Amino acid sequence: MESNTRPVAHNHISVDCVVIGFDGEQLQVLLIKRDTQELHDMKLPGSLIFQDEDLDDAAHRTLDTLAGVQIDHLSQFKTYGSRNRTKNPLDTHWLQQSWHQNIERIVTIAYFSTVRQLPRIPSQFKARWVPLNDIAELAFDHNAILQDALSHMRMLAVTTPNILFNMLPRKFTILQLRTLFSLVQDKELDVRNFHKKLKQMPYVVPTEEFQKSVSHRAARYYRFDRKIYNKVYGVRSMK
Amino acid sequence: MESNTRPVAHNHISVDCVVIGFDGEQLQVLLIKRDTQELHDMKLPGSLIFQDEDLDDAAHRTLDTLAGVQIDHLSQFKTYGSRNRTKNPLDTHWLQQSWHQNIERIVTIAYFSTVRQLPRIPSQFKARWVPLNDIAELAFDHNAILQDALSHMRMLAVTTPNILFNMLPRKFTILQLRTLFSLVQDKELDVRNFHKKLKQMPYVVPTEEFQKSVSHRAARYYRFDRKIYNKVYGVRSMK
DNA sequence: AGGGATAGTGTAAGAATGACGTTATATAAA
DNA sequence: TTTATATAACGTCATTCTTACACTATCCCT
Repeated sequence: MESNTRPVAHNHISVDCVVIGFDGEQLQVLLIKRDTQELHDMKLPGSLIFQDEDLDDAAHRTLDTLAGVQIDHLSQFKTYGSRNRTKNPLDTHWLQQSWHQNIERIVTIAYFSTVRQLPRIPSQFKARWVPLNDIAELAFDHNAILQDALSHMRMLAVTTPNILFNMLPRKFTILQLRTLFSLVQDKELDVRNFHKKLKQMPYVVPTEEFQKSVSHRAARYYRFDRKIYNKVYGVRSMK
Repeated sequence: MESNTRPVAHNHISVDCVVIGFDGEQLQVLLIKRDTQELHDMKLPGSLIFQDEDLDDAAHRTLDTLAGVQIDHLSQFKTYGSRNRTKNPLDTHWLQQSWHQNIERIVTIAYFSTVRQLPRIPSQFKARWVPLNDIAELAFDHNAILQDALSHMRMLAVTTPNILFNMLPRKFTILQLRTLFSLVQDKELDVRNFHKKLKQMPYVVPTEEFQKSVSHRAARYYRFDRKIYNKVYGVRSMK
C-alpha cells in the first residue's frame, strides 16, 4: 500500500435507523424530535457508535435508548460519508451541544427494519411515529436516507416478504394485507388477483376467527406461519 | 440525544473494492499482492480514506493508485465494522508498516464494479487478475466481502443487466454472452431458450461481422446498444 | 324488509418459462 | 475431394404466470 502524506480520515461513525410500522392504513416512520432554541424539526434515530462497539449492536442500542423500542432484525442498507452531510451550521451546533465535543464529518451507516404495528413509545422518549406522507424536512441528509430506505424495502419485499408480515398484527384481514402490499409497491392491486396470489403463499393460513360487530360481512382473520415460511424460503429466511 | 460517558468511536475509515472482469471464459477478480517478510498473500484493493475525501472518490482513487485502473461506476454494497476484523496480528502489523501509525479497528465500505474484459495492469503495480475459482485465503475478512460482492452482482444482474454487458468486448458472440450469464447465475442455460431471451433484449443488436478463421461455422458478432438499453430501463440506468 | 357497506369468488386471453433435436457451415485431416 | 469434427443457429409444445374483468354473500343499521 502506498505511504501517503495526505492526512488520513479518522472520523466519527454513527448509525441511523429507518424503522417502518403499519397502523392498518398507512406506513409510519419512527422519528426523533429535536427541540432546541434554534431547531424544531425531526431526525432519524441515530447515534455515534462507541469505541469497540459493533455496528449492528450500535443500531439496536440506538433504538433502545432513543425510543425504548427493541427490534429483532436490523439490516444495513447504505453508508453515507459525503463531506457536506454535516456542514449545515444548525446541525453542527446541535452536534456539539449533544456530544460535548467537536464533531467534524460523520460517516453514518443506515439501518432498516420493520416493526409490528406501532409499538407504544414510553413517554420519557422524544420519539414519535410520523405517517410517511406527513414527513417534512428532516435534519442532515435524512430525507435522502429515508428515500433510499424505501427503495430498499421494496427490494426486500420481493426477496424476503416476511418483512411485510412482520408489520401486521398476529391476526389480520386480507384487506389489511393488500393495503400493506399496495402501499409498499405503490400501486393498486386487483382484489381477485390478490386472492389468487394468496393461494400461492402457503404460509398465510386462515383462522376460524372473523371480524366482530362490523356493519358489513365479517372478514376472516389470517395468520402468518413462520415455520411454513421458512420451509418455503429455505435458508434465506430472516432469522 | 443522550450525553454519554462511554468513549465514542473515532475510527479509521477505508474503502475496499471488488472489481470483476471476464476474459471470455472465466470471471476474474482484481487483487493486490502483499509481499512482506511474514506475508505472502492477496487482498482486495483498498485504502484508508483521506480527511475530507468523499467515499466514492476514495474508491476511485484506490483503484487508480493501486492498479492503474479507471472505473466509471462503482457502487457501494456493504459496510464492515466488526471489532474483530483487524485483530489478526499479521494484519495489524502490516497496517502499521503501511501507514506509519497505530491503526485500531477500521470500518470499511465495500464497493463493487465490473470492467470490460481484463484491463492491462501496468507493471509498476502489485495488482493481478485472479480467476475467481483460484482465489485462496485473503487478508482480513476479504473472502467474506468477496462472497457478499458476488451476491450483490447476482442481484444487479437482474435489476441492471448493463453491468454484465459492461464486461464484454464491444463485439461479442452469443456464446460469450451465454457463458457470462451462466457463470453469474451459476447454472446451465439452454442454448435455444437463451436465443429466445435475446429477442426480448432489443439492446443486443446483431452486426454484419462474423468470426474469422475458426474451424467451424462462424458465429455472428453482436453489440450492446446503450441508447436502446436506456430507453428500455428508463431512469434506472447506470449512468 | 331494504339499504349500505365490505367480503369473497372464476374465467379467459396473453405472456413467460422450460424441455427437447436437427440442420448449417467453417476448418482440418485423410 | 471427401470425411470428420466442431460450433452456430433455429421452433414447437406444454405448463405456468399475469392481467383484466363483475357478480353474489353477509353483516349491521334503520
